Amino acid sequence: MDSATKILDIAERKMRQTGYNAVSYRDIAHEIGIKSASLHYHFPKKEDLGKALVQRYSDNFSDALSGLISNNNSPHENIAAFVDLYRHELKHRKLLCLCAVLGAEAAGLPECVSEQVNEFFDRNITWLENQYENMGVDNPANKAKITLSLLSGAMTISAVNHDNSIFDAAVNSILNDLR
Amino acid sequence: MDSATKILDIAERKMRQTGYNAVSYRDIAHEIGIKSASLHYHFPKKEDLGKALVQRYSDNFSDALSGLISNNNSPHENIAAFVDLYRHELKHRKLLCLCAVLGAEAAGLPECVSEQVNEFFDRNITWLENQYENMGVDNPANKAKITLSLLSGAMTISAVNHDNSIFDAAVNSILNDLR
DNA sequence: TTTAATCTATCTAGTAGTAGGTAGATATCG
DNA sequence: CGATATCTACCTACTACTAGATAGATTAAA
Repeated sequence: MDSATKILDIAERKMRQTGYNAVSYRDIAHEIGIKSASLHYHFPKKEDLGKALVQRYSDNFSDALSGLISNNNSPHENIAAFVDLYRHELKHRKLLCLCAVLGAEAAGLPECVSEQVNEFFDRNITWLENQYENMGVDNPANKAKITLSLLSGAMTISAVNHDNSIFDAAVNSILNDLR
Repeated sequence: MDSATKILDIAERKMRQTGYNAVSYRDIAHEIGIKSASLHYHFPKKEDLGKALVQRYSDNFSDALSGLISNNNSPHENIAAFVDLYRHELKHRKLLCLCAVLGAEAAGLPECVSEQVNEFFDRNITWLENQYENMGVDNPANKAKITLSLLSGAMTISAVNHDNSIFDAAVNSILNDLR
């Protein structure tokens, strides 16, 4: 695997655990086994790394969402699969959504990073809105905002409190509401 | 106002904007007009400050919740007032919930701080659970977890995206659900 | 094909600045 | 006097970031 990818992988995992400011070039470099100066060859400034990180995360997520749609399943199934994307990361990797973490620090982030976080949420809301619209619920935009907020908030609180029941309650609420 | 209170006030505002790691003793001291070394007289280690901060925040919140109950209003009105506590801070002070922010960084926080964050959420859930129980909804514990998650998540996303409609959607969902 | 030039990715060694934290002197006040 | 609160002055460790060297791979020209 090339270094840029390794750097992004490690930075992503760390930032999803502790946030933007708690992650240093030194820590990342040490984990790879190179010097921190070498990281600057790939990402000159930390905000370059941050931006690339959120961009990759956001694009991967968009691809996954496009993939879901292309299966020609029902909106109901699509939303269930959407929820599963978040659930899998939390349960099997114990990782929060990168943008949920960075979002909490937003006012202290370089602008080029917080912009990307903003866009991530926009994309998610738009995708959800389409699903709800296809289901014929009224005010699909509202519904989309609520679903994403609930998922994101539950993930965070569930992690701090080491209590899966909080996330499960959120997931069940979203899924039950579809019927 | 005594220095300890000034320190806590400034630290709280800053951490609610940018998180734990982005806030430094130096910045706080500079804003007060004293030297950073003097902060260590009041809070020897940063984790002492962090712990005291969350403790005070949590206690103030608990007091507010007890105050709500003592008005002998309906559970419906109590929950509406609960939501208003969050709404007021976001709309008028543009500040997130301290614990929503710190919760996102939890894995990188000193343990004595994350423990306090955990307790804050527990207290909130317990209080909400009591209200829902008094309303006679079934599975009030579940309902409490969902309400808090939704509020917390919506607050965060709404702030990053500079879009009040996200928070409003969450609030309306919580309030409409009470009827 | 050999030679020269360029590119890639790393290194060593360093910068200035900031982090949290400490020791001990000093001022203020009941 | 004694307690409280602040100061000066400092420390060590770490921060992001830079300059310049180097080894190896790739490309282009003679």
